[in-house]
Amino acid sequence: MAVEASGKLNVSDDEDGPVIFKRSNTASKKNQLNLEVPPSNGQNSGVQKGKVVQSVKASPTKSFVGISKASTSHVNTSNVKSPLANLKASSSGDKSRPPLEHKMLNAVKEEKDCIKHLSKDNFEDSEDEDNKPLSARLKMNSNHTSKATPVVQKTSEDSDDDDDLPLSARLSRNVGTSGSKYNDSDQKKHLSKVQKDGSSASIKQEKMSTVSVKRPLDKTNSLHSSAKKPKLSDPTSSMKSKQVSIKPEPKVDDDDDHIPISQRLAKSSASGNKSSSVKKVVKAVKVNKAGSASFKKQVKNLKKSGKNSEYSKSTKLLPSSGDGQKKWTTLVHNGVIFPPPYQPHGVKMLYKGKPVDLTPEQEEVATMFAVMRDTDYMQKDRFKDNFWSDWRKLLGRNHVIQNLKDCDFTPIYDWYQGEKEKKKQLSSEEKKVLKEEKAKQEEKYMWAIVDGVKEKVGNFRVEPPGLFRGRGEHPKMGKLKRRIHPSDITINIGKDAPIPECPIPGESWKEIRHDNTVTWLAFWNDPINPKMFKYVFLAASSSLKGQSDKEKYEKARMLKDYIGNIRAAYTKGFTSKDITRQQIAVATYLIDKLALRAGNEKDDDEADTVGCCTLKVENVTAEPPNKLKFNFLGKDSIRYENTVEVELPVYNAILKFQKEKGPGDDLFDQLDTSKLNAHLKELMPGLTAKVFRTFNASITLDDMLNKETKDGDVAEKIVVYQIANKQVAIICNHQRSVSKSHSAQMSRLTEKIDELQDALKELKTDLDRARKGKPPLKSADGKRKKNLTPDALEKKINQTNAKIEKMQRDMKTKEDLKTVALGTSKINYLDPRITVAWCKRHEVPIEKIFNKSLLAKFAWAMDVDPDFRF
DNA sequence: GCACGGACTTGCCCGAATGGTT
DNA sequence: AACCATTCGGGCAAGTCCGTGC
Repeated sequence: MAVEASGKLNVSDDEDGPVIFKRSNTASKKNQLNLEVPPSNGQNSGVQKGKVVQSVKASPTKSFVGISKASTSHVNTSNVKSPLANLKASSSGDKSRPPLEHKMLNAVKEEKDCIKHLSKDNFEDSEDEDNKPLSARLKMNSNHTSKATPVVQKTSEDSDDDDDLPLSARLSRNVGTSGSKYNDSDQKKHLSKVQKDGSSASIKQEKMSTVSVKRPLDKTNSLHSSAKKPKLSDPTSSMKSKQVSIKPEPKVDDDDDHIPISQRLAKSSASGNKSSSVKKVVKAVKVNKAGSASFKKQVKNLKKSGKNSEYSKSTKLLPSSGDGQKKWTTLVHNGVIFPPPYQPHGVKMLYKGKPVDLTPEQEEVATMFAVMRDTDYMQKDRFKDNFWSDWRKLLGRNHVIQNLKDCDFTPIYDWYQGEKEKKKQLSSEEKKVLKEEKAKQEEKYMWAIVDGVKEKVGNFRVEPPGLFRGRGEHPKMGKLKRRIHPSDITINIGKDAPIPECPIPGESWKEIRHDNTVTWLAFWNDPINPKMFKYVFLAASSSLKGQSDKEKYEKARMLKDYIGNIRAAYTKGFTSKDITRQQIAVATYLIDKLALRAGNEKDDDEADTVGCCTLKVENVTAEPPNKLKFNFLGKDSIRYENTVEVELPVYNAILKFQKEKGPGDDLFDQLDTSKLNAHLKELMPGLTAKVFRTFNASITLDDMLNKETKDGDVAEKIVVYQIANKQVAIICNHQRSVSKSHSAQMSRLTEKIDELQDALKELKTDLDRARKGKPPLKSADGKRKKNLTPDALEKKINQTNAKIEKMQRDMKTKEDLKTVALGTSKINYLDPRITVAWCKRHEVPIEKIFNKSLLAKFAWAMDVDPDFRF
């Protein structure tokens, strides 16, 4: 954590005032984020423009419990940075606050573009609507909403807002309404199927885990959401208000750029802007309840501040907005650290039973192979073949070793195991020393100074050589990933910054660049696939990353305003006579409904996996009357297996796309991701396929949290969160392999339950006897038991029962989650503001949900208004 | 409009650290 | 304190999507 503060921080909460951060030495550790004191970066002497401020990503860790009333008091997390930095000056000793590059999400601009687009589009009705772009028909549909609900009528309960919900969420809302085909139990059934199938032992090997329902099926008509009026004409909709707020001037947001967050929050909500997010974060503004006069003064001051001011902002452009916009102004860092050179061990492997002499280079590669003995890769011929072919190049044609089959790496393997064991046996003192030594060596590489702010670097360690471990059936698995040298590495750094010293004497960097349109600090070509690059980026906790994260979620939120129309549009496309259009419609439907990935084309030298656009005929099986069974390997060769009920037109369209094709042919032969995304961009500015995943994940969380959270204790609320989290993970097909010890753990639990049940029986017998005034029987081990009263025995029985029930619940949860990975969605798909706001509303300490690194990563979200909804 | 280079996000796994239990 | 399960966080592979140039 990039916090340089020797004291602990305390979040203090004035009665109804702002939350401010105070230093407190007595603050109990419990509610404090453990703020580390990073060793000062001795490299700062070359700081450009002189100012260095610690980027404090750590969120205030005071739980929201104490500040949840703070619907009016917003903790500006970014504020946190500066006060902290101010508490103790950073290494430069300068307490001033640097400009933080807070580009604004130019959603507004984009929306403006979109409006332009929509209005210039041709919306006239024609005989054949299929000839119109979906975007055009979209508008039309929304103006004739009844047309867009061909399948099932919406019930009166369906509110306009339904469009904002994921299909799955809307399902439950429809439960019990007439015409609802699927009910809650269906949903549960689907979910439980996941669990059941997931228990198959082959999961790990085959990645065959079955995720039955990514998004529980809902009534088909919910897709249409036809009742929803186009937001464009809805005066109360946020979109409308956003549009209204769009001014022709390019600097739409300037007015409140410098307004403290709390003020702007109030402002934005007053203006009907749904977004409580802050476009620009002003650091170190102590939010106080000062009157508007002083507030205005503050704003004025901020506005006055020029380019060099600590409040000045850098570019506001979105990364996606094209022509090389600036990501930073000054950038200082120390380059990358290399793995240590190879230390030959001299242990001789055997060839045809005889020891073989190897050069250090040959031995190094042999060792890489030897130590992989216990992995699944050793069962794969491709791995061994690739290894052999690369190793043989090192050995040379005339080497005594002529084939891999006769190689015995056991001596090296044993040596390695011994080394591992030695390391394990080190005393904790010794381990600590080693760790500190390593940290000391790495310290200088851990930080970069971006526009005067000290930020953590993500992956400053150059990847060591090794054997390539591709996932799934990767054609290149086992190939030698050669060592990377300074001459492979391009460094990106500020023009005025000192060029990092090359850490390997006598060698030098490949190239030095000063490109401030990109965020990488260094890159090298991937030795396995030289067309690809390996980048060194800033850590997730950095402002740069935080900013784009926020933009991602803002874009997904924007989709909420468009989703109704988009669904109406693709529904129309299902029956289009234009095959491309029809395929686009069906693909968009699948991406929306099932949260599928886009599915880019892949090279032959990659594992054979697919996404939506690259689905093969064989990946989808039609099951009459209207079910589709999906079965394919997706990203990371994780199997996606799901049978879903779809709208009949979709079902028929799929049948049509499959007609006269072989199993390996493309289902969507007219489609690729660029066409699909180009189309999506017509519907909403910046819209791409992956936005649907973010949208669906976040809206599901938001909806489930808000529906399911009941009054109760914190533990119960956390369970609600975990259930929602799990639901999202299932939707996104985030899987994990079953832990090796899973079955052992389960049987241990079963054993314990059995023991408890035996004890229960005994207690019941004793109770019977006690009621009859008889003493208890001797226990199984022959010991005499205390003579308890019936009341005491009853109490014990109840306790035991409760214990058994809890253990059974735990077991079930464990089994349920054994193949579900919750982390991925938390890190990548769930808008943290949903979580933070929910925590504030329900007095759940945020630390119960976000760990230290998530708190740092989501620092930008911590000040969200408790009323925030996705 | 397409191929390709390039930049960035997403995703699973595994070893280390942490935390709970006996 | 030893043991075991869980969580954390790094590692790096594998995606998405953009821009460019032909």
